[in-house]
Amino acid sequence: MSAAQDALRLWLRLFSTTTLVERELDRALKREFGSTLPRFDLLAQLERAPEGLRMGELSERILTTGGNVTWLVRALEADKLVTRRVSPTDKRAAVVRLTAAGKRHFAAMARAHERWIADIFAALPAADRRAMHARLGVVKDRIRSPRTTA
Amino acid sequence: MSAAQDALRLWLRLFSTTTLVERELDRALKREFGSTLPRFDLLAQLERAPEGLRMGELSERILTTGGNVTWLVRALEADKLVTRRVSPTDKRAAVVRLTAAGKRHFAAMARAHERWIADIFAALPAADRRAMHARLGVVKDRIRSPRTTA
DNA sequence: GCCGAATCCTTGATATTTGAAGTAATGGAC
DNA sequence: GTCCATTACTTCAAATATCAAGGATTCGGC
Repeated sequence: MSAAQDALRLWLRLFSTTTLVERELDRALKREFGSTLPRFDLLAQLERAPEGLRMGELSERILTTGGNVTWLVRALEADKLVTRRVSPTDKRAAVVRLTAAGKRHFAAMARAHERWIADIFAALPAADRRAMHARLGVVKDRIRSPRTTA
Repeated sequence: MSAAQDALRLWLRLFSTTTLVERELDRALKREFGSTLPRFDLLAQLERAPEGLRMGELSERILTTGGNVTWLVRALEADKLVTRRVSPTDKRAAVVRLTAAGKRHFAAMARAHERWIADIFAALPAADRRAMHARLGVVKDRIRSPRTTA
């Protein structure tokens, strides 16, 4: 098995495993909370940023395009889970924050979400989880930085 | 750090790393071949099945819904990369195969794809790649089989 | 052979995502 | 201050995805 094929197999498994978990979470969020994974992810970012985040920051953090963030935020705003206001220091920018209802909604989802994840990854011993976390970090850095195709 | 938080961190990294690789591949496929990752994945399945695959089989393998497969196959058919014909043994079923042009197109993409993947995962030593592959297998099996929420 | 349930796909309505193009505001060089 | 390149965001069309409902066919029992 060449290194290239080896890498390919790893990627295929990484991709399929992640997709399976993603679908599972998305379905569970829909079923239990009428939400979705992308919405949850966006709320999770806001939860960690009490001062709020700008659209561009959200877009970077949840790894999606600006157009998509506009769309998502509009939907969450309609549900009264977030507010959007023009930044006082930069009139081009919009600052998004969780509302009180948004915080409550997210907290409830986060508890369930954490349980689901813990349940799935309980399949791995703690040492393996940490090893995998570290190795994925290496791969992630590799993608972020430009490469030379040997 | 509790096991639950530990699992959460692993999942977040798994998700973001996979998403980054996915976007990178999708963009590269677009740029170099005017294709996309979903199309590539579908063609890859057909490549491995000289006898062709039924819509339902494709749907399972690329982890997407039946409606989406109908849509994708129609697009690829319009590009003359695949053919669809009624199964001789089951008139409900449609068998999809690569055309000669489809094989050539896929082969060209596959070479580049393999290079990109090899390049990204070269960041990890071979032993780590194999370890990760094995561990992901454990997680994947866990999702496939129903769990009890402890 | 016939019937009802299950299977295989497609359809149509929506939902989500992307990418490119457009608008408004900022900031640095003059 | 004024101009131009840059930045922040939105918009729109197209691509991709889901879900539920419907049509055709098959299959297992009778």
